[in-house]
Amino acid sequence: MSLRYALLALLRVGPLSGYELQKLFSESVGHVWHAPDSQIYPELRRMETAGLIRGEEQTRGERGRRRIYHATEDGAEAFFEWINEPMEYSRVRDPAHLRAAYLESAEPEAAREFLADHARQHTELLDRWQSEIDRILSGEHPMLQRRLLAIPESERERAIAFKVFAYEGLVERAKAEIRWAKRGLRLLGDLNP
Amino acid sequence: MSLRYALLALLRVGPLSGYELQKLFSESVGHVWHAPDSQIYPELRRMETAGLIRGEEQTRGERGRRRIYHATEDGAEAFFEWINEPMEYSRVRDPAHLRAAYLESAEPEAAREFLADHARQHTELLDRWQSEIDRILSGEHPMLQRRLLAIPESERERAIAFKVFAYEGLVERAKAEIRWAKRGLRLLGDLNP
DNA sequence: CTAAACATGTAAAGCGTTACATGATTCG
DNA sequence: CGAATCATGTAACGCTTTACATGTTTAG
Repeated sequence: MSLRYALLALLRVGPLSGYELQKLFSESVGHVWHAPDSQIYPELRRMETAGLIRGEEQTRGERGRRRIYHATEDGAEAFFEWINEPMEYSRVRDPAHLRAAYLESAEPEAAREFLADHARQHTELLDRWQSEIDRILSGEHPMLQRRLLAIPESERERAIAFKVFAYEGLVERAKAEIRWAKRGLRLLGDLNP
Repeated sequence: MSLRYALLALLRVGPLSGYELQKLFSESVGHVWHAPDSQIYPELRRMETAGLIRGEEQTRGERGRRRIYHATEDGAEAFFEWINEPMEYSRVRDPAHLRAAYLESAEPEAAREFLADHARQHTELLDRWQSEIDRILSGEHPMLQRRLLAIPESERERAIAFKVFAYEGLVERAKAEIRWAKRGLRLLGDLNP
């Protein structure tokens, strides 16, 4: 259900075609909630059926067509309901730490690979999120820029502060994962001399 | 697919009935990978069909029955393949941080609730994981005790060190989430005087 | 003219969630 | 004899992944 609200979050700022939405998605909310286009297009159709958005068919050239979506009143309302309602936390289900719990049974080389890979993965994520923060602070973030134009100037600083705060949480978590994986590599070295 | 290997991890230590498995599951691997019994029983059947485990029907009293499962050679092999193979990391999909990214649009009271709840959730997880570490170190952990009896003494210290290490990663992550949520609460206070 | 970008989907399979469903045995 | 524990599932629904599928337009 989160995809729906992630899409509404973009659409509330202004109308977009499915394609534009999908592009903007992957370089904004997509850093927090991945979705491939094969999931976005059908979801847009379902949202339209549900009355949250409305799409208008446009022609492009001779035979080309595209659908421009905008959020309806119901859609805006649904977004605010979602953002204000208490979160439902799902149960723990963590593949990496499940593996880690049985690392003693792995071959040392495989264990080393696992931990090095874990550090690598989270370093990549860290870089992505860190550069999002940089783009937000430098005013280069395309989606945020559009959003800021839609709200009164007095609220802009607040909006920026919250965005940065959200990404900082991810950055801190990634750092914790990297520290942990590196400590694991040292542990491995100590236990397999 | 992880559930399958979590179950094999328990079964490789010795035979267990579905019920025993489910109980031990919830107080060991279940801290890292949640699964309800309605998922465990059918999965055991599928694993049996796949030849990874074998079940023997027992009677209990007059009409009672239960099925005792043990891992087959194929099952043990599948477990080792899994633990030694490179992890596939799934794409980011983080409901809490998605919400956080749009917290500026929430009512201040709802934002405060969200962050307080986030801290609460992760404090609960932290306590669970921390007490798992305590149980591992004090030798009270039932599943680990069984496992330790199945391996040579020389490897026991190593097995304990890895188990603790796995849970420490979760503990550190939970601490990072709590710090973040609390910083968010301070931020909220500053922005909504 | 050809590659890149624009544009939009369908289908099948797997995994997980939630709710429902039922009964036996043992302990106090 | 009643409650707790033992014991095992089914059914329906929804989300995600992956693979497949197809065509148009524009810029160089």
